[in-house]
Amino acid sequence: MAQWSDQALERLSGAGYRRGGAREAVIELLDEQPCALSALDIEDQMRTRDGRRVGRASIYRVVDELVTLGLLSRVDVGDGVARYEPQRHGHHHHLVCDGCGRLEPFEDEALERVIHRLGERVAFDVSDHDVTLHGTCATCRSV
Amino acid sequence: MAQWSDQALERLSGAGYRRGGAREAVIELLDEQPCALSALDIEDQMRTRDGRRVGRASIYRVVDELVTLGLLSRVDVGDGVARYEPQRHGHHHHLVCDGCGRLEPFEDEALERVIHRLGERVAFDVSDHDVTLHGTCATCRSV
DNA sequence: ATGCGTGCAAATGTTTTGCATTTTG
DNA sequence: CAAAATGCAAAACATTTGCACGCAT
Repeated sequence: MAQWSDQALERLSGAGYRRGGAREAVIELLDEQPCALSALDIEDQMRTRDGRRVGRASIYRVVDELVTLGLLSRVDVGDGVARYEPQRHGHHHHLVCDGCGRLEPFEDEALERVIHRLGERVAFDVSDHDVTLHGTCATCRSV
Repeated sequence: MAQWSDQALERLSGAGYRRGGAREAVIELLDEQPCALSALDIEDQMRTRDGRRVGRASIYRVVDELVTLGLLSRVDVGDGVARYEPQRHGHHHHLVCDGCGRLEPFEDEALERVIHRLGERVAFDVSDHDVTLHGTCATCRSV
């Protein structure tokens, strides 16, 4: 199966970028995630899990490049922290628990269809979209 | 016509809040806006338009109270700045131009229906939602 | 008179930038 | 070798907090 990371690295080199340690490490880590990660999450996981230290600035620079190239999508759920996740083909959206901050992905065909149709009716060239559902998760509700 | 600002002030006093200058000024300003404003936008408009100086902290405190009471909705379009707009009956969503940052509201019945149905199927108690369409506006496209 | 609301200044936390150093092609 | 990538520290942001003072009730 064609991994997102391979695709991303290929596209980067095609776009004239060189291959650097930090860049590869960030891409590899992102490819293995089930849901969006913040820059600080990325830094932590690298240090904790892989024992790799990557400068924070490099992380921000890498995610920025990837977002610009459309390989990564930036997710903002309203808590003041930007999160990033690979832009794969079937993408998902997010459920956010306003109690504990938990993030959970979901997908919905009908939603995508409606948004796609909508994008054709407006005056903008729509290239991407985000949907965030806010609420209370089962755990927080029962407290 | 029942203005949102009257409703908001009434609800605040009902909830035991007192009436203060900053609070009223923020509410009044928000009621007149066509689309979402950031805390700094609010501060600027007050100084520029009304010649009124309001402490930045007060602005943040007021919008926070209003969001908690459900009178204001917080909109986050992914540029690291929180924006706020009155929660009126029929709410809208946002089109963001990634070129110039312009924000434009839109509404769509079908979208609301799909999201409502979706909210009933998930494990969270969904209380609110945001939809953001990213793209390029007509002006930026032609450059 | 009591204590909530306000403004200021300082603290916090995230993201960006400048610059010297290392690495890549 | 030249240019790009990296790491560090400092800067730039938005937002929050602590505190003294004034105003609403």
